[in-house]
Amino acid sequence: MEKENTHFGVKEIARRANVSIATVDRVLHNRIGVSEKTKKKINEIIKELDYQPNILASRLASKKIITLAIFIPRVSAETDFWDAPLRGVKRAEAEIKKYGIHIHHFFFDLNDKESFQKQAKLIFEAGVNGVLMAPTFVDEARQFVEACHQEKIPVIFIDSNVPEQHNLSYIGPHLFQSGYVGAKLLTYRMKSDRKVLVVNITAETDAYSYIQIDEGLRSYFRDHHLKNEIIRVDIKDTDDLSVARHLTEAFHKHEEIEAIFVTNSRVFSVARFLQKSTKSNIALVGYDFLQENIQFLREGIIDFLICHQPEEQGYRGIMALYQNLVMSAPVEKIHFMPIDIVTKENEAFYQN
Amino acid sequence: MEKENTHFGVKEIARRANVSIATVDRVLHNRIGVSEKTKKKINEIIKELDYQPNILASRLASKKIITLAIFIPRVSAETDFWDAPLRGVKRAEAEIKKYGIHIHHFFFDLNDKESFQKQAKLIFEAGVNGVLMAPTFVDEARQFVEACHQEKIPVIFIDSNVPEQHNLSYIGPHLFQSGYVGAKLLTYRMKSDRKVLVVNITAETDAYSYIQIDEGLRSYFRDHHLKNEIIRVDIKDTDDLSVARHLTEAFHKHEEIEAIFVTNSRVFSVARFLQKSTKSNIALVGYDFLQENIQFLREGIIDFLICHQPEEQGYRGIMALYQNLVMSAPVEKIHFMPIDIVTKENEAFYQN
DNA sequence: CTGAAAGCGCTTACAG
DNA sequence: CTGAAAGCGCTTACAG
Repeated sequence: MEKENTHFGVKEIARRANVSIATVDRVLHNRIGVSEKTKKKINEIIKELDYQPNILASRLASKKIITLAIFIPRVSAETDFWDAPLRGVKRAEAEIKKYGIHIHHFFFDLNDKESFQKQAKLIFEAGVNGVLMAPTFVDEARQFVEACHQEKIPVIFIDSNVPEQHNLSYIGPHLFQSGYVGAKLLTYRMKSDRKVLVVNITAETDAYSYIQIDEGLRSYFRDHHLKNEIIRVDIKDTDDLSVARHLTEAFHKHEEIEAIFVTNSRVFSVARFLQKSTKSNIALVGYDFLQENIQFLREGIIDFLICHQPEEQGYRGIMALYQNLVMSAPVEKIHFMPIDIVTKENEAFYQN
Repeated sequence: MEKENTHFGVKEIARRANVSIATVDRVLHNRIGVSEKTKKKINEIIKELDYQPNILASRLASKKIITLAIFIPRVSAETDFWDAPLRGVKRAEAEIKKYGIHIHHFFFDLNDKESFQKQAKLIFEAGVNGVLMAPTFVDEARQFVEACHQEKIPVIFIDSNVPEQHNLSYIGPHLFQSGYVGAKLLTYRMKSDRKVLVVNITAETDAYSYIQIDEGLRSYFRDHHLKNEIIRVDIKDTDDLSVARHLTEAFHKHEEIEAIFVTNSRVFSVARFLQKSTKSNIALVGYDFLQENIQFLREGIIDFLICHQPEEQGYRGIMALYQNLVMSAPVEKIHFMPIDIVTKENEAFYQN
């Protein structure tokens, strides 16, 4: 069987317009040096034929390489959460690098705002064509996106969003709703009147995203007329010792704590504390499919993990930039990831 | 910036082997008409250079079109479950049809074994290059796969598996574990000693897959030393009336039923019954992200839906065939899908 | 402002 | 058993 030839190409357009294919190419890519008249004629024919460019041929012939930047926190000894998006990025890279797409990696330190700004500057100097980033430091991210926007460099956010910016897209969780789901999961093991502890372990002070999670959680309790007292503990020093100290204090003050919700992936740190202090009957819910978390999930110390497919976020982010830059494909401004519920029973088949 | 040229192509291989690129091409595709000696030499160079073919160029130059068959149940008035895999197939098709991949659709009737065999015959006569299918009728599927295997036509199963066949791959749930997860979800709302009703609504008599789900469910109760009596009802006539009749009977016989598990997507049918008979305090868990099921989930009549991303199964199945046929990429024999837990709270963001 | 020609890395008849 | 040449549908210098 042979390929049928229902699709028209540049050659046919050129023939109908009585011009050369070079001129058609110029119009196709909005390059200068074509008279308005020919341009108009060619555009009409393009529309008439519903011309679809052959990306295969285009990428094959093109000598241009497209450079993308991935700009996320460095994997640290404390948490390797950001390894997942990176895996997704690499998976995307493997698929498209033959087609002239290169990806440069830029990492910043979650505990160091300056490292973010330094890397942001480097990205700018590198002259990339698009950026996939985690807007962890909100104000700095805003500035960076604005600068990119001036240069017409598309930027996609993952993991958390900064609304009302000139970013091409956001790919990540609906944080409010994810807190809402977390609250539901918490309640499965709870008696009606005991206290709930919300633990927020992060050096970040803006903490824009944690507020949304917290609000989602509280909304659930309100919507269901649950009267449990909700206590909040903020822990700025993210090491185990500091976490243990804060938790010990909280348990001293509040005897009736029977459920803990950790607002990010550092739930393993709380699990370690619970394991050591042999507090067994406490419901524990947190975020993210990290190796350490899974271990505690298996042991029954963590009850549920909420996950937002970080690997997929990285993969989709790169692919969206690629589609947008190479094929001028439209990209939806917000793409919410599923709110996945991972338990001991289904973790084996979870696809990060 | 220009593409760098680190990758070697057929030209370089030909140069090093002192042959023409046509001969290299012959070796690359295991075509006949090359002396053992040249073949060996070329293969050595291919290995040495770690040659990676440029699929872009390959598909562009090739005149061959590849035809795939999708072979699944027809969407019926009773259930539109199979629309999801079909959407995935169409999404894959949209991505790869420009590259000479065509997909033919073959549907059979879930209540009619003969329709399966008739379509199977048609697929064979159509001379397709690969098949993505649901092996709903186990024995017939076995025969079909064997026949395809003789003709070296790769076959991929989705949704349910038939083990030990000559299929290229299975992409779908681990049914035992999915029943196990279902049991866990059931127990959230249960008092300790009441009865559990397992409802199996299907015209299919082999019911190979339902057995595995059932076993998973019972295992959970055993593993957790739960003494609840588990009653099983099989309903061959899949209409609402028949379902209502069987359930009424079950509730008469067993007063203490407080949880129902439906082994497939027809949980909406049970939900309708519960809604009408105003039995409110019964936990209900079933399968699949159908519009009707979601409605009952929102209303709180269904507590949980277990889902296996049927759309993704269709998409991946086609892409795996494509990778295998076009780039001779290896395909894993079994790919288990995640066991997703969908609730009222997270359904809005679920990606089928 | 426009066109002729070479080339991207393959595949495919065709000729020998 | 092997090779020279055309061509897939584009892009890219280069020349005018």
